[in-house]
Amino acid sequence: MERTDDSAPVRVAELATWQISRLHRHAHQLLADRLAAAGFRGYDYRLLAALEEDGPASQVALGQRAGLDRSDVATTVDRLAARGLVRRSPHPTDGRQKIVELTPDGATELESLTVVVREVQDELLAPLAPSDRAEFLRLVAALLA
Amino acid sequence: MERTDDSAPVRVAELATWQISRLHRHAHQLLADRLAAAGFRGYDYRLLAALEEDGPASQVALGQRAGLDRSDVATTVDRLAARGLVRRSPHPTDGRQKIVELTPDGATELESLTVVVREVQDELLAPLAPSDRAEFLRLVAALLA
DNA sequence: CTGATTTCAGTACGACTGAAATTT
DNA sequence: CAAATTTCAGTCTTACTGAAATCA
Repeated sequence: MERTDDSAPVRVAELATWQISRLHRHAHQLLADRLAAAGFRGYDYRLLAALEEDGPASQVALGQRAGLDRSDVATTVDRLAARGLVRRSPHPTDGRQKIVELTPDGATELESLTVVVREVQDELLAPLAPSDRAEFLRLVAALLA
Repeated sequence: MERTDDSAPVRVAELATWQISRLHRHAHQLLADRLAAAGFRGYDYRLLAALEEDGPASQVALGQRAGLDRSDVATTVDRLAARGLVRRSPHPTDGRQKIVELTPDGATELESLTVVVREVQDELLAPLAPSDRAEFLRLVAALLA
């Protein structure tokens, strides 16, 4: 019987999927808690950031950029528009589309959220030496490629 | 103004929290899809594996081992007991506790699930060279420490 | 009475689906 | 007609909370 290196019993707690899951929960909670303290949820930040980075867009395009489902874009835009942070206007020529754009208030709000998000990144990666941080991000990117 | 290396605008898509989130979804889907094909969900596998690894336990202890909330242990044990994969019996002396243990059927089922889970691990880490896999797991563990 | 254990009902967020309405 | 866009209502898993019931 051929046995490879990993023939030893694999405990659930040591599985890569499980470790990644724990890391995700850790990272997600750091971020979600800080966003919630500012009155936002994850979808809100993602959408606002996508709008700032790539400018106004239709809701379909926005969803692709922010990683949100078409359906969740609608409700997230609703929520943010009610707070005056984004504006939803009809597309000038295509009556099907609605173009979403950041308002000045939204841009201001996003600025302070960005500070928070960067702090979370630093806090998350703090246990690693600077060289290890880059290495970690490289490996994660490789796994996702 | 002092500027560190990361003074460049940080795109959401490049944030560590976001990359980790994507990696988690990738890993989670690989696992969840395979488990679902076998008729199980994540909670089921975690609970079964915890029972095999550390033996029978009260539901509180089991929850700590499997990373499940007290409340979710109850419903998960219900689900597995209905399929005859675990047995719930009263603690011999402490009337508050219920001891959960793996049945022979449960052990058999877990064996085939374990094969699936190992395949998922391999598939997940496949993009990395063997030395990089160990490095990756080391870095993840460091982040969680 | 206090504390531990289990259980139930309900909430929350993120992610997703199907179908309808509108317009191209 | 088909295809694209938005919107609505609903589902699903994971994770969690509060309160009741039982028992030590």
